[in-house]
Amino acid sequence: MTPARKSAPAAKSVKKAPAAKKPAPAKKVPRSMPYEQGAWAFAFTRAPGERRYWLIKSEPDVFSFSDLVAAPKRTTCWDSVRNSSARNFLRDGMKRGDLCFYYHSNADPSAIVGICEVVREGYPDPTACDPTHDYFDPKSDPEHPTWFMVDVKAVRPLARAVSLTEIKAEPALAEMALVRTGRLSVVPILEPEWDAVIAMSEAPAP
DNA sequence: GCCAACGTTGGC
DNA sequence: GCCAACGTTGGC
Repeated sequence: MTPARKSAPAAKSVKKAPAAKKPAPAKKVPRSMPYEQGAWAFAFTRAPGERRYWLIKSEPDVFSFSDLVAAPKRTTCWDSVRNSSARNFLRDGMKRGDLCFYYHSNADPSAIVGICEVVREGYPDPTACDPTHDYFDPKSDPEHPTWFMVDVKAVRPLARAVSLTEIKAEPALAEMALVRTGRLSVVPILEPEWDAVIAMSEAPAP
């Protein structure tokens, strides 16, 4: 399947610090600095065998979590992302077996609604090379693709949706990338943040 | 390399 | 529909 878009275009070594350590707050880094050394560096490192966590956004009117559950093999390619930071996460950060929160943006309410799993790692997004596609990028060279995607498979819905309002009200989630950098369509999630959201979803709604 | 103009996301 | 918070573009 190829929905018009999953999320609108700008729409995803060895670490010494423990995995649970908070990243430094996002700050301006020189344009010349490779992204692996920038504010999102932590998202590209992992201990051997470590599972990492992510959040991917989709407008439910375009492609909802229910649509993913209903898709063949409960799986879809996460195409049409046209933001370079999100692309870096898709191309280099996400690994098979990583888990993602599925977030409904531009929704009522906007909320994390489900869990999916990365089942195929970053590969070129063919929609960028399709002149008939809404997110065709004439500057993307098929021999050296600019845009990448992963495949994700639905795991399960959350016991209940956890809204952005709730997330913003939870002190343990104050540093979540979703809150800090609101517009990115693919962002990393720290394990304590993951656990906190799961716990919220299993507790009564506020 | 600076930065003003412009485009986009997405909450509200 | 408004607009804050970005990212990108291109003139200089």
